[in-house]
Parts: sequence; C-alpha cells; structure tokens
Amino acid sequence: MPRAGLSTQAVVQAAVEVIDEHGADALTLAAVASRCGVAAPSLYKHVGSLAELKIQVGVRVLHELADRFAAAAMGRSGQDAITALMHAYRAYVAAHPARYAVMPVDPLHHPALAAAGIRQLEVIQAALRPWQLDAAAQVHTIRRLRVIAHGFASLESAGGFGLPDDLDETYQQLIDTFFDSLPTHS
Amino acid sequence: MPRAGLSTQAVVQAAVEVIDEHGADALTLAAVASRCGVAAPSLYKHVGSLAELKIQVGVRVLHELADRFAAAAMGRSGQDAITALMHAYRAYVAAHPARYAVMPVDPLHHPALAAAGIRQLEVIQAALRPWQLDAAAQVHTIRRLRVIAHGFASLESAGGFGLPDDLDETYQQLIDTFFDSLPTHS
DNA sequence: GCCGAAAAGCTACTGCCATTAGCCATCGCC
DNA sequence: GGCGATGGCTAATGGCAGTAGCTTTTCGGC
Repeated sequence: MPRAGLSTQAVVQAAVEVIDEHGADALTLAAVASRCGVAAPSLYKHVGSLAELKIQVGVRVLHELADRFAAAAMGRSGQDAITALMHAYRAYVAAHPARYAVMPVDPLHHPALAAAGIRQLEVIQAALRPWQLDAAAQVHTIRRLRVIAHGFASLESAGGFGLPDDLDETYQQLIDTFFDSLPTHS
Repeated sequence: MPRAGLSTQAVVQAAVEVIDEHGADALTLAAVASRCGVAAPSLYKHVGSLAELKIQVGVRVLHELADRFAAAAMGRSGQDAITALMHAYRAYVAAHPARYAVMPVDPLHHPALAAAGIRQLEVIQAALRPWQLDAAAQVHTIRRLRVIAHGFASLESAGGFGLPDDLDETYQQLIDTFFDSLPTHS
C-alpha cells in the first residue's frame, strides 16, 4: 500500500483540474479522490469537508486573478493601468471560465478569502491614485469598475451574449464610458 | 388516500417557494415534495426530472421579470423608460435575491427559455427606439445595459459589495454614464 | 538502526438524494 | 356502474458526503 503523498494544496490543485475539465458542478469529493488516485474518505486527512475545499479553491482562484492584476498594472499608470486591469480580468475569465463560476463574489465577508480579495482591491486603488478621488468617490468608482468587469465577464463566460460577434467592441465601449465618467486627472 | 391535486405549475410554484425560503441550493425534489405534501417520486407525474424543474423555474422567473419590465416601460419613453427598466430590474432582484440565482443568463440558447428571454429584449428595444440606433449600435447598447444591470444586481444580491452604503448612488452613476454614452435623441 | 507516535491511507457504514419500477386508489366520462 | 387514464404510493438502486475505526507508512529522537 504505497502512499499517494497528498497535501492540502495537491487536493486543491486536483479540484481545480476537475473544475476546468468538467465544470463547476462536477466538483465532488469522489471526482477529486479519483483524480488523486485515492479513496474518497482519504481526502478528509487534508480537507475538512467539501464546503471547505470549495473555499480553498476560491482562495486559489482569487489569488490567481490578483496575480494577473499585479502583473498587468506593473509599469503602467493612469488610464493605461486601468485598461490593462480590465483586459486582464476578462482574459482570465475567458481562459478559465469554469473557475470563474466558483470565484466567490463576496470575499470580504469570509475571513479565509478576505486577504485575497484585498490584494485585488489594492491594485485597483493604486491604479486610480492619479485621479486623487476622495474616499466616497473612490468607493463608487471601484464599484462601477467591478460592475462592468464582473457583469461582462460573467455573461461572457456563461454564454450569456446571444451572438459572440464584436464582444471586444462592446467591452471597449464599456471601458470608454467608464473613463468618461471620471474627472480628468493631472 | 385523498389526492393532492397537483399540477406542473403547482410544483413549479412550490419550487419557487422553496428557493425563496431556503436558497437556490435547497431546491431539491425532496423539499418540493414535502412542501406539496406528497412523496418525492410522485413529482415525476408532473415534471420529468430535477433538471427540467429547474428550467421551468427559470421560465417562470424570466417571465416575472419580463412582466416587471413591461409594467415599468408602460406610459414612458426615452430616458425615462430606460431608467424605469433599470430600476425595475434592480427592484426585482432585491425583492427575490434567491430567484435571481436560478435565472438563466443564456435563455436564448435553450428553446424552452427563449420566448421569455425575447419578451425582455423586445421591451428594451422599444424603449431604445427614440435614439434610432442602427443594428450594430443597438446590439452594443443593449449589451451595455445588460452588463450594468446584471453586474450590479448579481453583486448586490450575492452580498458582493463590502459596505451596503450608498448603493443607490452607485447604481445611479452607472445609469448616468450609460446615458452619456448615447447620442442625444430627437 | 530501532521504536513509538503521528500521519495517511483503507474498508465498512449511515443517511440523504434522484430516479426507476411496479402497484393501487381515484376520477371523469359514458 | 364500469373502465381507462391519471395521480398517488412503496420498494429498491446507485451516487454522494461524511463518520468510525482499523492498518500501514513515515519520521524524529535515541
């Protein structure tokens, strides 16, 4: 009886692969166990429950997106940086549509997810710095960005747009009107 | 053994009530059967499967929202009509957050859902008529509206906004910037 | 190198769920 | 009043999450 040498992170990785290959609904302990070459109850040595595994997957996905954000913003500023963030968001969701379905939309309400959520927020706040918005305006501005990015990405990844034509153009229009809503910056 | 007198629509109604009371994840045939005062297998006389029931619930919810749309647009035109539609959308989702989680985002891709989806679309097209957009511009404009409404509503209903303050203001800003993106109409 | 404890597997089991099969009571119509 | 269609039932299957308790491996301390 050789040991499989699992770890919590290995189980999370297998879970992400299951999601990528068979969709978010196919994330079951049985499927993850099978992919790990292990019996289902053995997974409980590494994760507390299916619900906890889903949270861990959420953490992983949030961090991946935060990484893309950080990479996209690096070396850019102002309008250029925001545009890069928006495209990074859409590109991540397009590359991993099933992962987006398990990305929690309210990370700040869960302690295990908050850190990953805050990482994303900080990158956006930094990119908005040139506009010198006051606190209230900054809240509304980040919300508007989020609505646009999440709204578009969730519809696109779920096949919500009837025709797939010219989606780049639609997204660009949304980004353009977002900039129109901002005061001109220094 | 008196008869319960069920029907497909009664089962769908019970399913909606289960969703309203216990969330979208609690929609199970066992729960619906219990609410109908019937054993679970009896439901199969009225619905083909749980998956089919979910689609029927989707149809019901799409039609409810289309009704709200039609009511909101009635007697209004132009900017006034669009504003009313956007508020109707948000109000419906706020009143029935759990139903929104089961509302299909790609109704046009499923024959049973398409009719309900098209009803919504037609109301929006009518409201946009004063701007006399050409076909391509109309597609992008409706997509932008949908992104804003769905993005905001899905985040709000899922508790995605960290602080609940001033959400009216954020939504109004989104609507305002949408109008800024339109040409001035007759 | 050895030993003991912790860690990582396993099988067996429970309970919930969807779904199927097949039985029986009820209803509506003639 | 009888008969077929309809709507309900119980029993059973198979998949799933999760628990209990056992066995084997691993590894640090000696």
